Amino acid sequence: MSSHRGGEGTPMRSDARRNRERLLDSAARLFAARGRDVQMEEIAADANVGLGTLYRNFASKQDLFVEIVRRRYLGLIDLAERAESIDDPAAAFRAVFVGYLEQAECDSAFQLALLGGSDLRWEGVEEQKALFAERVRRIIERGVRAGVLRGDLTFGDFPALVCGVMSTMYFKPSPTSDWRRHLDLVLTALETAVPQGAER
Amino acid sequence: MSSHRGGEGTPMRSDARRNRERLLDSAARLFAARGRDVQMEEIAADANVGLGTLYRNFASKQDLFVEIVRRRYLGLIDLAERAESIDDPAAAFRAVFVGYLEQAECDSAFQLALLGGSDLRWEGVEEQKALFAERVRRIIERGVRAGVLRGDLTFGDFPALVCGVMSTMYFKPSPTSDWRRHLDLVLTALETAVPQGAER
DNA sequence: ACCTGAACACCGTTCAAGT
DNA sequence: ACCTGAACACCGTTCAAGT
Repeated sequence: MSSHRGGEGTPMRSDARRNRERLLDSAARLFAARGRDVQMEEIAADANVGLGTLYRNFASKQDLFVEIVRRRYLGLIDLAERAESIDDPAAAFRAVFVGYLEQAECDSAFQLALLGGSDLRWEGVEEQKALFAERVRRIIERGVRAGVLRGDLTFGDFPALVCGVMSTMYFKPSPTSDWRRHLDLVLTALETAVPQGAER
Repeated sequence: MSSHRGGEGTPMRSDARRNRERLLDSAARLFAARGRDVQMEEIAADANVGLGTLYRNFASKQDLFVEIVRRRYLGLIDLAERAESIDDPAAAFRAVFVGYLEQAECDSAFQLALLGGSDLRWEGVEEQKALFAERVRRIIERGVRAGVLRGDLTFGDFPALVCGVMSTMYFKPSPTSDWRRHLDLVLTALETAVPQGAER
């Protein structure tokens, strides 16, 4: 949507591009560390640009947030690709599930975005989400066929399950690995044959 | 802490008490419906008092939040008591787990508080939390002894598990019952004997 | 074309003045 | 004692003026 993304149209002046990159780096770092209540002015100052430049690149704080999430999704797509190449179907599933959580571990902004606690709109991330979903869907279907995941598990369950475990890491006073215990419990459920008589 | 709680000291003037009650009712209703971004002025207006009265009763928006959560915990303690009186150990556990989630279902403020997304401090709710925890601990221990819950499950796991499922209901555009599917998956894990070779 | 920062708007919180 | 609402502070966002 924004004229800054992609290569279409007149290319940006090189100083403008540098400014944009610096803004994204500063914002990603500050949001990751302190969550959404970092001030726009602080981000601009950290990137050594004026407030107006920040707002020309990103129409609102929300939009800046979305762009950071979109970038992080590129990492998730990579992760899903690597997981898909693992031969053992159970290990492939674990790799994408655990890897997702590990990528979120140091980034409260990303956690917040995924938990949906902000009024984050997802326009602009749809494409990345779809690419990620496609790969994870194949991994889950393979696991189900191989009998290592419960028979009624679908990709539709994946986001909720990941968010569920992620809620354990969200904004703890100090980072812990409590979430790995939670993960262990949830994985047990997924790797268990569904009890007979389970409703659809 | 506040001179308003408990019966200690000079009792409040009856109009003052009425005002406090109305404020709590208005705030609970508005927060439940629209989450944390309801304005303090709107709450005061809804309760038919001035903004100053709101701030004399609750030193900050945060404190108002905490008091609402404290009240809701009274409902949870009731729930845990009723669940404890159920003879079947598996049914008792399900009752408290599902009941907790159902109480949270219509109240985004409560969900937010429990997910820890606010900088909510828990002073003032400790007592209620302890009463609730005591009962749930007994229910879980009974379930483990009876062999209907996985052998290494403890009360320490309970908050994370409930929050995990709750993350599925948090601030969806429209309320759904997607979370019941998530619940089903998690319950499967809890009611499964822990696989041999599980690390502590 | 792109940049800057002063100015505006909104909302949490305070406090001087009322009864 | 308790109440009120105007005033203040803070931060997201805009825009007139610069280069």
